[in-house]
Amino acid sequence: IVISGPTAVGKTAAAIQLANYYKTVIVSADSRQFYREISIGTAKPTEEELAAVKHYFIDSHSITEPFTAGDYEKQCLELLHDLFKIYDKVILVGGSGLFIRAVCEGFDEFPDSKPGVRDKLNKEFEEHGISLLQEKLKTVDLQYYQQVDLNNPQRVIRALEVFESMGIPYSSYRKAASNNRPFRTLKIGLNLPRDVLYQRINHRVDLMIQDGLLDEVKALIPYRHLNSLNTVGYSELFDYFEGKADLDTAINLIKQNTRRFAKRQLTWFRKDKEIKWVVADKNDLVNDMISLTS
RNA sequence: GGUAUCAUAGCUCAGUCGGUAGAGCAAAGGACUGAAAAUCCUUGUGUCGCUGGUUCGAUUCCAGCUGAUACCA
Repeated sequence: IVISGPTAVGKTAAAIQLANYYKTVIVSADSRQFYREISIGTAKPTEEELAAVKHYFIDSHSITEPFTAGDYEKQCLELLHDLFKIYDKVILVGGSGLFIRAVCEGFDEFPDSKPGVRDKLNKEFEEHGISLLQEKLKTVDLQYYQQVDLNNPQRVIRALEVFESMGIPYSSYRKAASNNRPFRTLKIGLNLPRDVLYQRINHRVDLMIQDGLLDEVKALIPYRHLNSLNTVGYSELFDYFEGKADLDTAINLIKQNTRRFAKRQLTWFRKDKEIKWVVADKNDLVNDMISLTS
């Protein structure tokens, strides 16, 4: 059972209710909550919630170890393999469309890229801009060149990274093959009217500040360059601690960036026609979810 | 109370020598196969304060009103 939806919609609580009903466990499909060093800003389940239902992929990794969506796919499938020996149903909750896709449909097989290649490409990008990389991609992988968003450095760099690691074009790995999974998935999407959702986001950011987000971020300043900390709620406060913005501005920016994030999540999930949508603040939400999943 | 300036998009403002208007930000929509809470693309939403006057035509010129700001009393 997959539970998805935008941030702050109430996925955590809903998942716990459903897990209790089915006497099963929860696997997180969140791209940040598995980092043990960041908790307040990622709105992890509380200690009580974690005690009530066994959660996986919470606090399971460190911000200092690289961990990609592909790694997540592999580790999560292994975990599910074991869990399905014990449980009939398992609940996968998260706001990351890519991570949920990684588990439900999977990625094509890509080779591990050579260390250092991406750093080299990032440096080239900084020094020469995107056009050089675009030209490189054109000569090396015309097919993907015609498909990609050429203005998006991350996409272009990834394709070049794969090519330069293996000498084989990125596009030749992209089969969009449907991977067979040894389980069936039922997808539930939680949603709320936009203005209600935005109010909840704003309110939750205030609560995070009350709960000590500032201290959490302050302690992470030495690690601020890590990709895992390029995260809403952290970047803005790093800027505050560096004196680039005052606290009020930083907090308002966190709210704004969180709202934009929620919007992007909705764009992703709306495309997935398997998702059955449920209004997240109904009293009998559990019953709705049960009737959709039993 | 008097004088001056201002009033245009959700916000900050530009502009029209009279032919019903456009930037930034905000917002909305979208893309996305190992950075994904990342990254990238697209889109102007308007009684031009109100009421009259001049004019073929007024957001633009004129008058009055309302409001804001500054200065003088």
